[in-house]
Amino acid sequence: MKNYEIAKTLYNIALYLEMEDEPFKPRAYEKAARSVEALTEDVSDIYKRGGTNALMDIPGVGEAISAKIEELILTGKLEYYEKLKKKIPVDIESLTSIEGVGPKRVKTLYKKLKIKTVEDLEKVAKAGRIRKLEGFGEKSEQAILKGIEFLKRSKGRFILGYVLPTLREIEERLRKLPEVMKVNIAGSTRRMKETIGDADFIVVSNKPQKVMDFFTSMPDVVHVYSKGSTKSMVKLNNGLDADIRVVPEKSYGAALQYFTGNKDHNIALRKIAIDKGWKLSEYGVFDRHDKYLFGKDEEEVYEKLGLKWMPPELRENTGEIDAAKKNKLPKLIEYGSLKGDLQIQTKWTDGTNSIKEMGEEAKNLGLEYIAITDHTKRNAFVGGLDNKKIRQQMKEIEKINKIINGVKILSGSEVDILKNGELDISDDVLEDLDVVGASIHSSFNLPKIEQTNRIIKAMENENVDILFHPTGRLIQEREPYDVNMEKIIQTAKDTGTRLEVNAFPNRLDLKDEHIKLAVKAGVKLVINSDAHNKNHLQYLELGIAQARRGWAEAKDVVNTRKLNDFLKLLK
DNA sequence: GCCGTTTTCGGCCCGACTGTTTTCAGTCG
Repeated sequence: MKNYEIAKTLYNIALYLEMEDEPFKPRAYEKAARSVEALTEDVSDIYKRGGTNALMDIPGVGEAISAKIEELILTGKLEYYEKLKKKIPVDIESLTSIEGVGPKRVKTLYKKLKIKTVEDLEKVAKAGRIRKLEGFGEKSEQAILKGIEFLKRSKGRFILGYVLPTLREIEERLRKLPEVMKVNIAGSTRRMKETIGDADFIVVSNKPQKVMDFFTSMPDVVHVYSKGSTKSMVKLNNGLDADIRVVPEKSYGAALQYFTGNKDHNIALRKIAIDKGWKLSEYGVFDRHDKYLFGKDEEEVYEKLGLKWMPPELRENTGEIDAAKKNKLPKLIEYGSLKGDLQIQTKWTDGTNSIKEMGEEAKNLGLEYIAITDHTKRNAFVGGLDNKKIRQQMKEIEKINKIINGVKILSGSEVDILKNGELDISDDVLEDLDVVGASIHSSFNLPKIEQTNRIIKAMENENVDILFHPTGRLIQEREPYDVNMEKIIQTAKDTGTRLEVNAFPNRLDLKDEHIKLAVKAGVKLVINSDAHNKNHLQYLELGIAQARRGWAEAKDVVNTRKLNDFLKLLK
């Protein structure tokens, strides 16, 4: 049993307990689920190594939950969970993923209207039967329908950061096959788009059939749609569809180019080929007599067409072809070039690791500095820090800096922007912090002008260094706040406030197109992981990817600077 | 059901917002 399956079960138990109005327990199960989800080691390996005692070392897992995990690992089932499900047999996970629908409403909907699935709910809502329920009304009914629509729209696409590790693992497995000479992930994965629809692997091999056999019989494959001599399509156990193509070596570059896309970029490229009297396909570039000209290397394909090769992140047909023609492509910020991470949560609020643990992990990853930015008091839900606690934490950080080498820990805060644009921490405290990020956690639905002015007011506070997750969007979960981004960017320019590129897989906020606007305006960016766990620090890569998709260069991103240069910048 | 810089038992889970209601339940962060 995989970690995410165990975590899912624990999350669902929390939802069921919430339904029953159980106090405290839901939080406990949620916390355990989060910990399990964040582990890099397989829970079943931990169990094999040290039994339930070892399981109890997982934060938030005690006697009762460790026994439940044990049962899950040993039997693949959990009696306790089955009993809960029997009582209210609904697709609780899908139903509660509809915005505005929580466990209590799921219970009411089941009891009154026998609703078990999202489909049931949609039917009943469309028939106008929700509004008649006690506690619901016309607006709730509309909100539910809107929520279902949103859910459907995002269906079928996967958040890149969550599936990338699996895809890379498959790529590595293919690379290790003796029959495989070359392999690359193509498609939107290669372009590092925030969500992907499916995965494409491009392979060069002299024994394609063997590669097909291997690919279609991998343990992660749950369904084989088709299996041919050079092309196969499967469904993976994470729900993602994956295709593989074996191409001749002389077509590898052209195939990689073709399958990387995007579509519009490819069309533009083919037009260029046609203008030269050629034809571009996934097999190469051909002359008017269908004679193969070239196509072995991707770089060659671009250059023979009169274009500089460009990183896949740029290939969206949004000006990159013109820039490549004129040799004016941006020198994109490089992967691995960040020296610091300026948004990190710890055990002091909703993170799961200590300040020191986060520091050590950052050092392992080659970072020179991090800022600890726990939540502030308005976010009481996560135990947000008040003025006094922040001062305490500053002292603690000072102490840790004395015993930790090779990485500098800065004191910071993710200070909450109140509804009126004021901050929930006093200026004299903010002044003493190294790094202050401000962000919104409430009143997401203010009218555009009000929301924009609220954020602008916070940015105008001279202690605020960074605007954290500027639009508040959660990919596939929540729309961004209604803000005037041009005004926010202008204010960033005027006040010298940096805009964050939050690298968390389902945030990526700012997103690529806004990054492009900000870069153009000369606004400085910061790429942060928003880590709530030491394993999250690796998400920085996704933030860099998003910045690259927004044409950002190293000079646009302040945390590419070495510690001393960065500190000077803050003063 | 978990956990211990204040504790091995008793805290933890507060506050805003929305939509439904005339005082509150459900959801969300």
